[in-house]
Amino acid sequence: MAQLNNVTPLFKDLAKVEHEHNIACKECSLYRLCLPLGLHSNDLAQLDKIIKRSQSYSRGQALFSSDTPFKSIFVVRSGSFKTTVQASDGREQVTGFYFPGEFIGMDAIYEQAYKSSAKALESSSVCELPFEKLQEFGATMPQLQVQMMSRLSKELSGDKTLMFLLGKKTAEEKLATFLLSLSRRFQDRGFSARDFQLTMSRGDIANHLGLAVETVSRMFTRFQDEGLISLQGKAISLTDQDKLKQLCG
Amino acid sequence: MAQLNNVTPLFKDLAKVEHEHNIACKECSLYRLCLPLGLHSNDLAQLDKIIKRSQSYSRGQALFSSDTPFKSIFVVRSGSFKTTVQASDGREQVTGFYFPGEFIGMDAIYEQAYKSSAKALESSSVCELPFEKLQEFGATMPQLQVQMMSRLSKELSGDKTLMFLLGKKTAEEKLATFLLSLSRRFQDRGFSARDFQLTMSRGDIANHLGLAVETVSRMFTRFQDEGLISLQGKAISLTDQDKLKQLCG
DNA sequence: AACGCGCATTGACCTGGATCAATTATCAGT
DNA sequence: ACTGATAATTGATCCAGGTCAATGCGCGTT
Repeated sequence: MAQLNNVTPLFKDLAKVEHEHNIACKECSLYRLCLPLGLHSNDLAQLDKIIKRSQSYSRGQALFSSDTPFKSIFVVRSGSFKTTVQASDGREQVTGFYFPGEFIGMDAIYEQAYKSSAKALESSSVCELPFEKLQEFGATMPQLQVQMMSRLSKELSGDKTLMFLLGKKTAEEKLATFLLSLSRRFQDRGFSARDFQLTMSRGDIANHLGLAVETVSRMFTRFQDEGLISLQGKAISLTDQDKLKQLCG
Repeated sequence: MAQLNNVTPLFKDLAKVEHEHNIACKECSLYRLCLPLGLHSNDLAQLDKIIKRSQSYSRGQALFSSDTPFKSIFVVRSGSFKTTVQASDGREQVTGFYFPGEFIGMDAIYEQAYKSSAKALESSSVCELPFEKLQEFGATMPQLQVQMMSRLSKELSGDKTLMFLLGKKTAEEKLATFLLSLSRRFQDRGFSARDFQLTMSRGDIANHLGLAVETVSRMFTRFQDEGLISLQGKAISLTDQDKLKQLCG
């Protein structure tokens, strides 16, 4: 696991990465964040063969929805996605945002059916992992199973944190927490923790945090007035991360 | 998997089950709901050996908390538990209630540390599964890994549903949904879907649903006035399940 | 450059559920 | 059976954040 200490810039050239659809796992800039971490190189080569590296999805396009038959889980390769669950009356909840190296669709394993849907927030691409094959491989690659469980557990843990946020935090705390969560994830991917793009709409943010769009908008202007952030359109800059951290509770 | 079709009463004698701490998995009344489902009998025998069948926990006693070193995941054997996450300022969120056959502690796998804590709601007992051993066994029992992933995924899926509840539902919808969720789980365990005990306090319910105790109390009295439920203390009876279902949204 | 459209902001007002406060049950321990 | 502590109910009031409405902005299209 020496790679973990060997932190290098992940995206020397984002545009280049976006077009290298058929790059092998071991050459992939996301390797450090991704499923194959810890696999032996011959196992990795096998895994490589079953991964379908998809063409890109454009803004708003669905990766899957609740009526898509379950076959695969996905890893974001470039861009970003949102997942939602919806009730029969049309209400929907944005359950998460997903960035490169993050997994989508793991909640479908149990029922062997997607009960949520996933949409691209911008021009994005994914690696598709056929679940049945993944299961087969698991029998001979215990390390792969460990990685999968670890991923599942990580998401579970994140969901508990979100439940706390939804159930107990104020609008101010929710938004501060959200911004710092994005920041941390961008940083993990070799981007700036301070300046980044909000690829999702205000509406998506509000929905995800259990707030109204207007509240998010007002809170953004307040954070700006107080010098915590600077915002133009979708570009945000966290100008006072320490104070933001204090607001999280 | 013929067992799935062979539904028999699970708890002929609850008191008896509670005291049979060392009953083997294949004799256990929870077998149908539990991890070993689908394992070959010699694998099962092996698994049996590593399971620690604990003495019982009394009301309020902690199964683990965030400072307990992570070693095991747990399956409820009898009774019930709640799990909570808490912030440094003392606020806490009840993230779930757990009944016989349900797993506790899976969100700790990723960080190899419990970030939540679990407390018994009544006199209860668990089966303790040492995680390291479970990993070892996984290498030779792919079916066990499948079961584990399936469990993790199930909880993930439930969490998404809860996020919707917390983010989008009204107090009325929250409570109706909660009661029916309990009802369904009791039914799965061979108990009445109509009459059961609320082993958790009103405070726990309120906290879990992102409400104030007073709101839960008022809603309970309203549901009673409208003839949807009948409540005395912790004993509840869902007298109009259909109408409750309509209230869920 | 003018148009159209969805997204975002801002203001005014309203309300579901929180908070505060006061009883009243429940129940565990002696 | 008594008793103190804790949990639950009920009522009165308040407010964070939702809803409604109007306007403004950015951006892709022709």
